[in-house]
Amino acid sequence: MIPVDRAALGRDAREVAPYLLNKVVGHGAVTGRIVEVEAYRGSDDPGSHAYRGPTPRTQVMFGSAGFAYVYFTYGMYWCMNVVVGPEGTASAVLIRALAPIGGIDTMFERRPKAHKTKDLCSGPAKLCQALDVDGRFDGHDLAEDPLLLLDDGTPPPAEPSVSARIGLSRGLDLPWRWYVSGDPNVSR
DNA sequence: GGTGTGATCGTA
DNA sequence: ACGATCACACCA
Repeated sequence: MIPVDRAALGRDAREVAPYLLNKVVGHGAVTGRIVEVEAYRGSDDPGSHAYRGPTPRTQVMFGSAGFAYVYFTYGMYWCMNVVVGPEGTASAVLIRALAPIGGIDTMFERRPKAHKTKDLCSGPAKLCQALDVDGRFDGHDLAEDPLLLLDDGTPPPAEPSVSARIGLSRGLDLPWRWYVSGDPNVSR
């Protein structure tokens, strides 16, 4: 298990997003495999938080690839992105679902409303609860403990499923969501 | 199985 | 005012 190659993360978000399928996210011993992602770009993507230029909230998106952009939404939830692309393009990949691997008992403690394993990480805010990811990791280098983006040698799926992104009011025409076909942990 | 709605508050 | 969401109620 090694950190995901930083140079690979520096490519366009539409390449990096499907590349991140089957990579591993870990917070300490609590880990899961990425099974669903969405690509976001900056100035040309009306669905992106960065569309209208940098703000205090989005400043880490305008920084280097390989860092976490963690944002607060709907007054109660956190969601986690990997900053990708050439520096300054404000691109990111939203991690939308994980297949739980390690620390599943801890995930159930953090998500008491989950009844089955597939309820633990089948959504961007759910997986942040399960992994105890919140605003303290905004701007965190994902090659450093305790929150890591790892490559265990599993390749991305040869033919991931593709769809429009979820939960947006703008940018709905862009097919920038990728997921592992048939995985029970994929959201909704 | 599917659809509709309330919660809750930082951001712009 | 609205949101890169979730959980639960309700209907089928």
